[in-house]
Amino acid sequence: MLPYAVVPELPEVETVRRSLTPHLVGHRVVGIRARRIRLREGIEPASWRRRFVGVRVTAVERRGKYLLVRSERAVGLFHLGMSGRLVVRRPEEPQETHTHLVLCMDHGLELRFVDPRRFGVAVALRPGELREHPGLSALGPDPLGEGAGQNLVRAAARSRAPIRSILLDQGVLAGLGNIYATEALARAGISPLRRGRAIAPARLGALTRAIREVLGEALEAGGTTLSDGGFVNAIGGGGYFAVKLLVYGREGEPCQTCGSAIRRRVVGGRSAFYCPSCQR
DNA sequence: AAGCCAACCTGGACGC
DNA sequence: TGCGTCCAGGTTGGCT
Repeated sequence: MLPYAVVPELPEVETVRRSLTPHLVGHRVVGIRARRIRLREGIEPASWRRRFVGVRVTAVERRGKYLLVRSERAVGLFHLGMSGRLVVRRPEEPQETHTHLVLCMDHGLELRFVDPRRFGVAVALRPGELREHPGLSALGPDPLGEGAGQNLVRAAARSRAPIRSILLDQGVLAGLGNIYATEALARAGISPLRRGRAIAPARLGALTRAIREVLGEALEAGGTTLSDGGFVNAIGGGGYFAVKLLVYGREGEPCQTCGSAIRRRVVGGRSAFYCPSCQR
């Protein structure tokens, strides 16, 4: 059961950010096409038009799995959910189904937000509204940045929850999803079922390093897919398929270290995969 | 009060 | 071939 669709986690979102930057920063939005649709946070066509037509994009930023398209007057806040994609296309290219929002840029290309499963977010805010946004304001530190290890140790020390659930808590570390959390635990030799409080700080240090390692590898792989110029798919050939998955989706297969059969358990409503002998 | 779980939604995989 | 059923994921809100 390998992932049949790439669900965007930190490396994928960061790859999208990098790929969009040259197409957006310094350019003006000249038009909006949008349909009113219920996503996790619904798209309001009028608000996108009012806030974004005519503005010049100054930056594309990432916070956890959120993307921010910034200008002086307005901020477009995106979350790709499970199936969301942001792609840059020529106007004559056919629009795929489930395209909910299109930003027409002054250079003639279009930024299209596509999200079949509609777990995503695409809202036009005033810059001042950002700090009130519940999803954004609750985010913990970036796993690749300062304070990640410290925050993980602190959160784990006071939690009886399984470590996999702690890793998926965006308030502890912002940007991990099930696949990279699962793989980082495998690399660190920690069972996803182990309670946070029952893990020694030194092992949490190893876990922090494993998280950085797996995210770094995925990021590097995603980055290489950007160098081909041309028009950018939100998520190219990189992502999960470029990172060697030790356990995710490998129930019943032999562990590459010890040969034991990989197990799958549902933890917090999500599949956790692990080697019962290498991960304790 | 922390932790668990259902709900949201669609398309792909699988079984009959 | 075609239909039905199940399942994946991120996040929130409700329940205990």
